[in-house]
Amino acid sequence: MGDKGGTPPALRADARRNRAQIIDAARALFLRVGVDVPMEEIAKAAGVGVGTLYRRFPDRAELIKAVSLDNFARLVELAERVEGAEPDPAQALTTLLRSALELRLGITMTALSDRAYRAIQSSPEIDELRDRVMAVAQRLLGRAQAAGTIRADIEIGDTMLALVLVSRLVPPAGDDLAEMVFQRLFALVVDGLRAIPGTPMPGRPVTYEDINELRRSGGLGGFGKFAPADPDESQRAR
Amino acid sequence: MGDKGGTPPALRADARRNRAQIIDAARALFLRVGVDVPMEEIAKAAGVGVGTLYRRFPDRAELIKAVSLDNFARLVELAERVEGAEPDPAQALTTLLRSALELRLGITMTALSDRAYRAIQSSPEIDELRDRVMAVAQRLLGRAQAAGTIRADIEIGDTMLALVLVSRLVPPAGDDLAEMVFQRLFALVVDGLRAIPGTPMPGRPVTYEDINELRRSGGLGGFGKFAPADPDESQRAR
Amino acid sequence: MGDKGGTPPALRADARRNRAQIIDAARALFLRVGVDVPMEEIAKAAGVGVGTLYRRFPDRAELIKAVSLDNFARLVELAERVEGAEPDPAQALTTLLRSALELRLGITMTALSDRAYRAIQSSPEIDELRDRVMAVAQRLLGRAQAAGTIRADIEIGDTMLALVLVSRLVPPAGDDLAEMVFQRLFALVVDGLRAIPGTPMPGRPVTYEDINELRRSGGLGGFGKFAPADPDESQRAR
Amino acid sequence: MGDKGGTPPALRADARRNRAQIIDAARALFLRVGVDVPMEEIAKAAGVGVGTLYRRFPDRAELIKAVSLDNFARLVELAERVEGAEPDPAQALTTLLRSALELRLGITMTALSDRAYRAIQSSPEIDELRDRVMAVAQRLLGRAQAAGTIRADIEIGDTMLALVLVSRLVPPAGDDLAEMVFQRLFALVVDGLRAIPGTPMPGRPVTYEDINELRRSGGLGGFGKFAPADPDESQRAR
DNA sequence: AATGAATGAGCATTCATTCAT
DNA sequence: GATGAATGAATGCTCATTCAT
Repeated sequence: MGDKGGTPPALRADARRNRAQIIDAARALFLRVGVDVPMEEIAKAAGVGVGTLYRRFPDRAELIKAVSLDNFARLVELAERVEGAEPDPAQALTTLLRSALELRLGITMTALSDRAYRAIQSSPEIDELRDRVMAVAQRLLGRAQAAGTIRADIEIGDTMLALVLVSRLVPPAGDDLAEMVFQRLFALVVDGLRAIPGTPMPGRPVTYEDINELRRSGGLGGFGKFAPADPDESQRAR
Repeated sequence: MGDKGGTPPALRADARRNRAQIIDAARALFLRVGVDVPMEEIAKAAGVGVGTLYRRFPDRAELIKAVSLDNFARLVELAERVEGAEPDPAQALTTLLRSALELRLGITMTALSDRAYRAIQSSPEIDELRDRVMAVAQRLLGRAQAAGTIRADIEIGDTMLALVLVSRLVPPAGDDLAEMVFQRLFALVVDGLRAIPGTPMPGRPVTYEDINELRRSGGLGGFGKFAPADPDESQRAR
Repeated sequence: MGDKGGTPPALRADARRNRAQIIDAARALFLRVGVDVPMEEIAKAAGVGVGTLYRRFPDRAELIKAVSLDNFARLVELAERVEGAEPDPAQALTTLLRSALELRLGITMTALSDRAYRAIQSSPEIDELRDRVMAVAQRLLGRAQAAGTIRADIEIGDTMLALVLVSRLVPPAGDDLAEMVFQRLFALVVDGLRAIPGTPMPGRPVTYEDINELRRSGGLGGFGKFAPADPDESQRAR
Repeated sequence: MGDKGGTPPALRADARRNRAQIIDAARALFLRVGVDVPMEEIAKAAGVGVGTLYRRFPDRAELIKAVSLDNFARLVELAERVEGAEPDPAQALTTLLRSALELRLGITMTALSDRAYRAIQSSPEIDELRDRVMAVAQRLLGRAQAAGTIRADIEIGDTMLALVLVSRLVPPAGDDLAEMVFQRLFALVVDGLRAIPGTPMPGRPVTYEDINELRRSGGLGGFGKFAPADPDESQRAR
């Protein structure tokens, strides 16, 4: 067989197609219904049987990972394209943030539910892609701060969390009022990022590393509900 | 005694105690685990049997309503107290927002899940309390705008949604890093509200009425997942 | 105290009133809803709390027994009155049967459900009253047969079962069509009893003793559903 | 192959087998225990898990419908066979009635419980089969009346209700006394149908349409308990 | 490899019965 | 003695996951 030993054993054409359809269906349904949407519903939306879904993704966590990976890949592509195209760093950052939201990736579910959070933990591939996106964002932020167009007392962690916040408001396509509301909130938060001089911020700038720390301690996992995690929570994880 | 009518025929002392314990347990678990926590878990946390829980609240929706009502009552109390105590309107508004969050009411779940949203719909008592809170906030906002300390191009709907956003970040007590992050994000959003001159905002100021409209059209219900509402969603409602 | 040692310790006036109200409510609801109607519903209909109901009747079986006893007492009264008043035996029997049905006692639930059946078993008081009703019926039947106005090839057991059958059709007051249908079926069955010469009947006349035998073997218990009792059924009895 | 359309997409062999087993088990248990038997018990009797049962029949009502449909199909087969084979109409009618009972279909639960009644309502397939059975019965009745072997003052509705009555007595196989009792009662009712001249019947002949009317108004639904229908009963329907 | 059937554990809810007030 | 609260077992139904076809 043409299998060159690689981890993913090179899918047959139809299998690859199925895989893609499943991911698309899952992304849409995760977004529309939630990460808890019945597997069968995802399978149906993808036009396959559950069996097929499970053959490709052994359990829900794997599916969530796959969707996330795909999402982050799109973000990487976006980030690098924006950085290359827009010379003004504040403008580039803003565009990056807005475009990231408009991709409707639920950026990228980490913030959305315990379940998604736990599923995504410990995926080096995802970590790698996220790092790449963050690197771009960090560069843009630094340049904008140097240029004096973004407030100096924040770090990329603050920025990113602001983004996660606003991501909750991304409306489904077609609702005009909700769309306007979203755009306004986005603008408002961007104004917060730009505020110079802003109100002196409490604490110290939040770094990417802080975010990872938060993630590790469960401090981010609970956004999907209200708030995170107590120890025995893990039992619920299945 | 103080019973000025009597549809709910005045609970026995122990029953009232249980009722309160259930609401407390539910509030905590809704916050920590989500509105979907198993009823049994709530009962256990309240130290009663499921039967007792169900006697008091015929179904989950009723329990959600009761918790919300209680939450809003606290908010009313807070709002009116703050308004009476702090003469500077911008300061009063900020304090109100921050304190509302620190009450950890999940302000107040409307934004959190379809289920909560649907449960709360059509509760005139809740509507009434919410209106009172909004009235205070609106007054404070207006005065602050008149005083030039809050940007003029927003309305109470914008403010409220900003609050809903940040409410997602309220951390469980005791996590210092998460607490700091939350405080910073709060400050950042407040700076957005204060930004004068801010970036010109798209659309038009979002009123309380707009929010109600959004709510009605399902445009707010879905924040708990990623995004709201397609027609057949309602089937899922039970 | 004034308790003369008798088994029923002489209830206080209000207690006696409660007892009567409960029995009335239970009779009505057993008839309208079924013997499985929630105890709480019975209590409410009787205007008492469940506690009171249970104090008077330790469990559902006792309540069923009490209702049955009351019903049979009414039947005894009826039977003896009719026998005394109507000289023509066939006419008297017919009147007895029809009146028994029109009392809407569900004559008297034995035939109605496993549960009722089991509850009533082994109640000597009920047995005694039933015996008295049967004695009257038997006398009337015998005289009518002697007079040649009821077919000779049946016995009181046949008659009684025919009655049980028709009792299923007793409609709620006020439904004219159902009432007519019931009266016709009753007439039809009476014509069957009168048929002379009828089709030769299979088997032999069914006596009261046969009925008791059937009851004992469970052969009557199942009328409430379709058919009776297999051994392990008893587990369901509670 | 024989699939001339395909809404039910042709079950796999094992699934078809399971489906049949479930229907058989349900028919038996509905008959023996009642339509309220725990679903789990049905599943166990069918040798499958509850899940399987529910996959095939989304809820109890669907299962009841399926059993009824199957039952009526058997009745149609019986009716048409009897009509074709027996030239004497009164004899044919009698045979049809007796055989229908001996099929032990609980003919066919409509008369048995509110729940069954409600489940069956609005099933055009069932209606159609029932109509076919009734058509045969009506023809036979008409011919027998023309031949003077069945009384002239009744209609098919009367006949059918008489049958429903007797159906309550169908005993479980193997109980000789109960079997004899049943046969006698059947004979007695048949004699009632044949009574010429019978006692003048009250009201007017009851047609099939009357029966449907009764059914519609709930006047038949309640036979399973004692008596039907008050308005708020419907709440109990679930 | 795809499919869809089967399984069973999980959770909501009801209600008989017991018990504190 | 009356009341209505508390309990928990029973049952309907859903859905993740496994497995036969």
